[in-house]
Amino acid sequence: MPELPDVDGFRRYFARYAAGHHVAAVEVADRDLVRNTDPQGLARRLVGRRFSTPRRHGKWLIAPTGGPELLLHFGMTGLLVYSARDLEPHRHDRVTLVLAEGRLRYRNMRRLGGIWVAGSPAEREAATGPLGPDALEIEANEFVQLLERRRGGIKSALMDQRLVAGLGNLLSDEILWRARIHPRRPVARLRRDRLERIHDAMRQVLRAANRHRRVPPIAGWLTGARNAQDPRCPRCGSRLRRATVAGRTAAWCPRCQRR
DNA sequence: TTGCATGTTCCGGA
DNA sequence: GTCCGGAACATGCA
Repeated sequence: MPELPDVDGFRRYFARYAAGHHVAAVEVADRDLVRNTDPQGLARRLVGRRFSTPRRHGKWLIAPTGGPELLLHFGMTGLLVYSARDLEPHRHDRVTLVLAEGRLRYRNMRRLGGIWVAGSPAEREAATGPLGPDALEIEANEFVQLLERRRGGIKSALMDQRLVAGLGNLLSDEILWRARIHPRRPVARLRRDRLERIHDAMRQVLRAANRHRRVPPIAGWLTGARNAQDPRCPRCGSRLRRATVAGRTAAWCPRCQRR
């Protein structure tokens, strides 16, 4: 699931159910998903703490407590599930935050991603690795400046979390489709006005996707067309192309997005 | 059984 | 130093 809009949904979900609440206990069903400490260490650092307002940077959810921060990454299949009562856990519930009023579960089928605790910005950066500015926050000028130094293809640049944080495979394709730029287009051959157009498309796509808490697979979106039996461009009706670009399956319209 | 899936990381090579 | 592709990680589904 998770790209930026999904994680932003989790941020709001966390804010609703966990912010302002004290941690009574932490239950770890899969200790491998607690990445930089063990279950005892996680409990020792969190129990008794109270979560304040969470924030998001790229695909990371950061939950401060006044003491250490809890860092969550959702990989490709992670999500949060709250329940007021102690229901039977789902088989993919890896870590449960037991709050005084209910339980917030970190569920993750494929076990990519995980949970970290950080007591300082240095510890946080050790977990997240270098991250560029958040894709929803970055202004056009800075976006253009970052890309102007970049070689290689545009799709690979958009997906690089060190450059801009938050974009994954579906979002990158959606943005490039909306901006009418071929995913393999070398960044060096994109003029400033084209980069600005990509930035604009990025903002529009992210704002709309955030309202859906996902990249919506609906009419008028590439994501709503790319997995059809006979995938067609929602704008011009051309047959969509599929190929591996920057290590992932890209979808684009050969008519709207010329090389 | 095989290929593919919205994540990141690491390695080798250009 | 940059960038890319491929493999690895892990699990389930078509």
